[in-house]
Amino acid sequence: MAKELKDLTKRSEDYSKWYNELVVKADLAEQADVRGCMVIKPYGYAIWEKMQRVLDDMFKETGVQNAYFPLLIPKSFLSREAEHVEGFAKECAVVTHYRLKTNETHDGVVVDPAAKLEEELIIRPTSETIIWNTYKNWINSYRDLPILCNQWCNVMRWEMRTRLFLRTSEFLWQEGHTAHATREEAEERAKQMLAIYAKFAEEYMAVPVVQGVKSETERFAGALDTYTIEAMMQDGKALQSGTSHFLGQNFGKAFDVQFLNKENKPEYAWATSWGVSTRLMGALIMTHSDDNGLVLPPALAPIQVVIIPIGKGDQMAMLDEKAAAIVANLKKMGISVKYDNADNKRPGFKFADYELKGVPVRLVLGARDLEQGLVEIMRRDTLEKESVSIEGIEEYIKNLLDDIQKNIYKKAVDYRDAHIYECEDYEEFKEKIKDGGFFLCHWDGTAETEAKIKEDTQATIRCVPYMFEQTPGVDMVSGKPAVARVLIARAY
RNA sequence: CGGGAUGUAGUACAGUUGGUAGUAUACUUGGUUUGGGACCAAGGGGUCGCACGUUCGAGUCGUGUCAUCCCGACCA
Repeated sequence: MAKELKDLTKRSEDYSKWYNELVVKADLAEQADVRGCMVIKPYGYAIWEKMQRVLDDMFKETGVQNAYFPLLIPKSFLSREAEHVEGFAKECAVVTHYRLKTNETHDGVVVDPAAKLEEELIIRPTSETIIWNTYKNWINSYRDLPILCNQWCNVMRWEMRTRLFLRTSEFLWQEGHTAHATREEAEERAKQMLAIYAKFAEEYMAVPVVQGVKSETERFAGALDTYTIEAMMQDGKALQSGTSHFLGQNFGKAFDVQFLNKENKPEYAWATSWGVSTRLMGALIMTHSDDNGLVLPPALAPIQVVIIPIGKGDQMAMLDEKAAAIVANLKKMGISVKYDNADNKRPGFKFADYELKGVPVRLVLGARDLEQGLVEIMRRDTLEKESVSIEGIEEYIKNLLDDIQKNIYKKAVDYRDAHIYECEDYEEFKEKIKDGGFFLCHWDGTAETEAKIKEDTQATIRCVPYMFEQTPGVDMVSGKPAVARVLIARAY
């Protein structure tokens, strides 16, 4: 299978095909029969579950609670906030009827025209509207605030073009929605959640990100400010991996959510929303994978260590026994381990298969090596093999897992930093961006400049980054003065 | 919505001037194997996207239709 994968690994030629093949071959997900939707397979879902668990804990540490709101949103809710409806109207799935009936020839079903809904329902593309409609009932006084809710759910956006994990019609995500008594508190929360996303991306996914603020045209529909983390994929393109929005009082006003403040004066509630989706898995795959398949960071790998025995029939019982001891010890240390002694697959197949699945560490228990008290250990990130003593192997593995986590992060940082350029000249920019990368350029802040760059190069302003020292300069397109540099890249 | 292409086995694809449907892989069974994706043998699986037409005869030709993919547009 991975032989076919290797044929596709001229990544610069067709990175997206390589990516799609990898996702399918590594048994993560597949295209569903329903157009644009995906099936997440058990192995892929295990990664998502682990991400969920970690993120959920991080949210809860900041006081966020989980809740759940309806899938279906009355159409009228969506039109309350003008910009919001404009942003999402084109990609909404609409429920118009509530019943089917058998057709005249009795060999199928048709929509029952008598069951037309008076008001159509929208399958949520995001839940701001229905949640703020609910918050109206929850909020009367400044004492009711803040409300810090998160929900894990699916959403539906009828995208024109889809790609597994990166942009599917239906996807899984978490969406946090908070309500605050003051502007400052809400802005603070929006930034705080972005920082959590960045921490998660870097410490767990080992994906370095650039944090920043979106330009007005790229901003979330209905937001005053959209904060974003942008990651660089191995082909130099940017992937927006998480966003946090400061929504001002837009939704408070649209849904009439007023409270009495300490001065006994009515005031509209301040809002934030923030989310990350299964797209993070796309980021994970596209950041680390190599020509042998996935490379998963130990912190998120469903299987951290795989043990494969090799021996003749009569040696297997002894190998099973040796392995059982190691498995027990590793489990005690909180390391997830799989012992694969299936005899219907040859070792070579297993090696290739677990590499394809990105298992960070592989241990080979060979009867031959074992006579000398040795085992072969391979790390997935570098594919380096080593023979080490079976004594203390558990501690060795633990350290190796930490090392792999650090190493793949460093590798990703190095790659990204080597592909960030400062650029002052538009002609040079147009030429260089063909090869991908992040470009830090001065921007005059106008939508015209932004549009011209997009038209000429397909690249967009990803964000105004926080993390770089900013100095004023001259916009390379218009020649007008510019306050700061922005991050420009082609994006997924 | 504009431009281009493709619909044939689970998947990926051949199929010549029209003559009863093929290859690879996957699957099943048996045997030999097992330190880097095994080999041999046998077997199962198809209303050739759908409809109509031309023809003695259509996977192949014609018309229509549906679906999918790619490039644009669109897209957090």
